[in-house]
Amino acid sequence: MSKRKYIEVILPFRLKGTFSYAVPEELSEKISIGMRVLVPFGKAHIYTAIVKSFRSEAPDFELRDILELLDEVPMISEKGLELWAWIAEYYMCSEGEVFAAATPKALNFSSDTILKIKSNFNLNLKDLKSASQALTNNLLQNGDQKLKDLAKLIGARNIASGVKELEEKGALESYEQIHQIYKPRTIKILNLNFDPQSNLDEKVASLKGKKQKELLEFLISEKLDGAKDWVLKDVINSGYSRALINALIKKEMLKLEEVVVSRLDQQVSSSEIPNLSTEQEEAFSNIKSNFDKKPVQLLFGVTSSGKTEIYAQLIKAELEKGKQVLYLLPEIALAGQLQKRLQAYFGKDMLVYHSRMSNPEQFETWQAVRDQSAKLVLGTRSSIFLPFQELSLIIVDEEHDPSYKQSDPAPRYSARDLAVFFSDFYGVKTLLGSATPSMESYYNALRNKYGMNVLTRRYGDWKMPEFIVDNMLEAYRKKQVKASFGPQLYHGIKEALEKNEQVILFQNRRGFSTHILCENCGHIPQCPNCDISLTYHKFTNKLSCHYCSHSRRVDSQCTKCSSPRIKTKGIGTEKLEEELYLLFPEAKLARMDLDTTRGKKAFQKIAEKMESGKIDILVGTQMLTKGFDFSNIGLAGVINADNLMFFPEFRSFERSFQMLTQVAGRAGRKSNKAKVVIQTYQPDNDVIKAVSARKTEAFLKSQLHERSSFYYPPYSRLIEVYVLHKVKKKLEIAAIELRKLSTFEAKVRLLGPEFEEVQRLRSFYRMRMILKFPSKDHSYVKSRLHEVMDQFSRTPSASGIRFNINVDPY
DNA sequence: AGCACGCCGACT
DNA sequence: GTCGGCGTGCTC
Repeated sequence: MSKRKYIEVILPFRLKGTFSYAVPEELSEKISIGMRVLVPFGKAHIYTAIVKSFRSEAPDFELRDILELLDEVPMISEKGLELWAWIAEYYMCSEGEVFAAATPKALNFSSDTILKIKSNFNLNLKDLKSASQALTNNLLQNGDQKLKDLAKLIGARNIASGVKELEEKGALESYEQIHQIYKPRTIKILNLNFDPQSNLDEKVASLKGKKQKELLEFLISEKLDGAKDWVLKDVINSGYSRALINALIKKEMLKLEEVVVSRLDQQVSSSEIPNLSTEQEEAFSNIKSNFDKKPVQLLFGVTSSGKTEIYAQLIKAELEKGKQVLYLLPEIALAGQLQKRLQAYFGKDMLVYHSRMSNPEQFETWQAVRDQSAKLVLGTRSSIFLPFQELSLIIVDEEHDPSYKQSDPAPRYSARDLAVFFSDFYGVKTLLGSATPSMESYYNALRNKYGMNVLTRRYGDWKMPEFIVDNMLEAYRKKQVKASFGPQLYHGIKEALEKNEQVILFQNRRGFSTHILCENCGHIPQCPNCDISLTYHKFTNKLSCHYCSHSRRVDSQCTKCSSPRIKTKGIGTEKLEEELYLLFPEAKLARMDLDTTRGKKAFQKIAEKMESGKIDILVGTQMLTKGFDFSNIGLAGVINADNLMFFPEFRSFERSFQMLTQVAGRAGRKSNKAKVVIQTYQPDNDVIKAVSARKTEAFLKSQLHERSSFYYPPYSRLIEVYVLHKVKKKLEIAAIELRKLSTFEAKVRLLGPEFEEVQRLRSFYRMRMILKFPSKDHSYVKSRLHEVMDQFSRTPSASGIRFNINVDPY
């Protein structure tokens, strides 16, 4: 007889520690660490949890039983659980939050409470409280409902009292319904139910219906021509009704079966990886041999130096050894061309993974990675958690990109840093690639922690573009500015249009104007939830907040003084588009920013239009700078480089350098006289100079010097502690208290807590405290920080305070 | 996460 | 005096 088992499980929330459950005897033989279980938690709900460990004894309180064992094979290995624990510890969050982030939703579902009026219901509505009446009416009218939907409709409090009364009177029952159960996609397949070679005529002749005869003859002839079977839908679409087909099925002449099909977009490989150029070949073999010395390699190659083909060759080499490869990139929407190329090379071995895929798609990809039918995954940061069995290489393309860091919900992890960690943890090779490496990676390469590989020439000898810096201050003084365009940019655009070349213009603000202003009283409409002015969007005629989702109609007159004298201020992409329309009425314009690329295929459509030359001038935000490769761009323009460079963050120069270099990289791929025009009020700024002189390494080195003197990463580590409260005054008091308690050893430097640039965000006031410390003291600082927060939580000022912690912010 | 409890202000 | 708001603490 098997002994009763007790387990510790991880629940997918922000909860410290694990929870214990008892395992019913019939499951105790089958259960093991890493399997998923369904457990009741809290009042009624059911959640998916992961078995983390067994416990030998029951605690001194009654344990609840697990409800179900969901896996026959562990969903995650013990090594994987070890990784989750490491991430939770390192990024200061719960293992549950890691669990939630690391698994597709389809693997990690919960239940809803459904309310149902009992069939023997015979109460007099008038005898009930009003809340119960509302509840009963709704349930009688609409049938069984989810508790949470009703709560939204009637109000949480009403629901609670209504449910209570009705349950007491025996008129209501509730049950838990588990949602998001994964269902494989199926299609219906039609086939002949007899051998088409034998007694054909007899079969057909036995049919009376003319249409039936026609269909059967048609199918038989197709079969004899080699058709295997038919998708039911196709047969219906070709003009034979379902009723007709059903009739033949009933006569047992046709048969219908349901077949499970994949939802995944697996392509057939269609081309070979092109031969590498001499320089590429050299880089390729260098990287390969460098990997024998160091598991992390940096590939530092100018834009369009042909990194993709090098990656492809490296991937091919791993796949031939039966290994798996993960190719990380910042955003999948921007990877159209890359995806097509890799799919052409690797075909069905390759899958794509990102968080915007549907739940079942994510799940099927997860499965394919686990059973190794997917060898190569092209994915965004969350794919770092896929269950690879034979992973041997991770490529982190555009490794400097901030999208690799998850900043909003915990775990605030960096997929790039985890990829580096994996080199040690899983013994994989990690290749970091960029034309503008992050300071951290460059520094690590300089001090030989990573290997360094450099590509200095553009592939196929494409020329570097000509850089022009337009001093806007001077241009204004000489009255040479038309709308947002200085003389260089204006003439550049004109020239490019005349030569039939395309133009891309980069402006880091979407919307029409940054804000609107009443010229009478000076009032600027603000977001009610955030400390920020609302952005005017002309196309939708709305004012919207770019920090929260608030949006409202534009007032025709000032809300303060009722004056109609309202002016738009500051330039967004929308305004730019309008200015271009007035200046270059002949040109075909398009805009690419969050507003125009919301839809699933919007980005692809713009890219296709660009490719086929249906766009002359493309205006856009950040998106333009990422992986947008076209062959006919004669001019890349930056409307205002200054608002990139001057924001109060130690990384602002690094970021603006990266952005400007990437914009510039979009220009002049085939045409040899491509131009890059950067408009600025500070032409002598180091960033501008370094970008236009293409002195990337010199820039990185000078920045390293700066970082070193101000003790910023990579010379120190940072932890940001965000302190939040709805009431400004209470936050200020708490901040003083927190600062008082924050005593650390001298090697830790403290900044703040100070108000953020945007003081209030989504109706919370926010202050930030920064801890700067030597890398080796990471664990000391974290354990001390835990103590400080513990201590703080016991003070009166802690009431209503929320903390968000961001380790290694970037 | 989601729920119950308990404390405050504004109304039948 | 009660309803409803939200902050706090707990869930194996």
